[in-house]
Amino acid sequence: MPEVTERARDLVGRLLHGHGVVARITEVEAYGGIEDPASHAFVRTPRSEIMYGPPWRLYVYRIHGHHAANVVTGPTEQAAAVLIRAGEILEGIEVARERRGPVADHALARGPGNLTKALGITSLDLGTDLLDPEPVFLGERVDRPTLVAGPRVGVRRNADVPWRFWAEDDPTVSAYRRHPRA
DNA sequence: CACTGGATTAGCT
DNA sequence: GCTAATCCAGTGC
Repeated sequence: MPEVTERARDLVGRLLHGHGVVARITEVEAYGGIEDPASHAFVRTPRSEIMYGPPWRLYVYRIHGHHAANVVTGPTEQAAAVLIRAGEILEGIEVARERRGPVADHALARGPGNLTKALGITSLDLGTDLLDPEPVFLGERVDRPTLVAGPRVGVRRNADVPWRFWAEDDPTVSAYRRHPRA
């Protein structure tokens, strides 16, 4: 297993701060950069350039009108990253509710697009150093849940690689959907 | 410049 | 389970 899967597993149970809201990360996916056809960094382009740089920086991309947040994990030139797919809101829940509109609390940050919306993360946060106390940064570990692994959601290539990791029986984890053409 | 295809989501059957 | 909305990065000409 590549190092990025270890980084991914380590992120579950840690805090992610986003513009006044704090979430406990409950679901992530590992992307293996230059070795992983499912990764945006499989091809080096202006968009994926950030992932070739130093670790612990934020990679934000837009998809279907939503934002998705990733932690660049390194090593440099490997272009590995971890997609943050879901979390449980622990602080700033009123702000999160306002950003998300009428949904159940356990669904406020369920799914990558919903999580960035609840945490106010946009392309403006691209490149943020996640170890500094900026508007977006990684906090401490608050628990060590039992982890479950499975295939990544919605990817067409490498669709069977089990690099999605989530906290067992956690209601904030998103549903699995296989790519229609995988 | 035109075309393709998503690391998605909500809403409907 | 299925589909539309949606919009931009990447690609090729």
